Amino acid sequence: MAKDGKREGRAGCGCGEHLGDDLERINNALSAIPGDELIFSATEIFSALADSTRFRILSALSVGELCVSDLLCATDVTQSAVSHQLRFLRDKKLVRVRRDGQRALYSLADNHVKLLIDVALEHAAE
Amino acid sequence: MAKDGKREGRAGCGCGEHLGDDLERINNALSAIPGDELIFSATEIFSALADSTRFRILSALSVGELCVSDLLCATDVTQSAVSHQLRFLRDKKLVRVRRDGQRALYSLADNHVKLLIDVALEHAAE
DNA sequence: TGCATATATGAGCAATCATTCATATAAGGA
DNA sequence: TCCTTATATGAATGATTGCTCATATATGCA
Repeated sequence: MAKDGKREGRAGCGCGEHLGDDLERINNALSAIPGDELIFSATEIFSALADSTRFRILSALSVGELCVSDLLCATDVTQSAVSHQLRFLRDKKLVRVRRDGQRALYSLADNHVKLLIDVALEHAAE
Repeated sequence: MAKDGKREGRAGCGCGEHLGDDLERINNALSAIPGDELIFSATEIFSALADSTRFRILSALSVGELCVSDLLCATDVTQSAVSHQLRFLRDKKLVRVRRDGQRALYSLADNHVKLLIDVALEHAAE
């Protein structure tokens, strides 16, 4: 089976023995599943938002540019932990940094992040 | 410091010694951070979407109701793994099940999931 | 009842992760 | 140059996680 890209319906997978119009339903569902690279990117951004410390950081940054000390106030962990998470977010290109004297000023690099946060909060509010 | 609910700006946190209008900026950022329960719910749904197996399952279900064997085709792991992940998603109330003979038919329990997937894919497409 | 298909679950394990501690680098002011 | 504030990083660690294997339950059919 091709490890990259889309799968090709029943022909390509080793699943059970249901027949007939199951094939159509399955192919229909499979066509809704993105390719591996897209899945990787999507799950990556969800991972970034799946931790409460990073979620706080990204929520705070959704208002505007902040320095590390500011973000420290937004979390309940050490400065070291905040810096580690900021590096994580930087590596994933979700935040940007610029230097201003002693301060490192962080901001969101992607407007989708704020949108995702809003949708999730709507869900959380039931 | 209050462990639950919102923090109260500089007064409540042990961060550094910046002064003046930093206070306003910080309080502004803090007010954008949801309370702990909301953060928990939000990061929970992001966790669900942060794994490629679960992402495939949820993407496939976004088209319509599917049985476990169908979902097995949508992933590249064993039936056991799919069942475990479905239990995970059931516990988090993101999918529903109903029995139909031997089959267990799963469907999305929340329309926000599809929306989140779409936004993430838009992001992934740069 | 016996057998096949479909799904669920428990145990165990390797891998990943978020954190802290200690320390390093960077920049400004005396 | 020395000191202070601000930020970054490496190592170590406890906790979580996603998987497989083996097995259990459930439903339908002969």
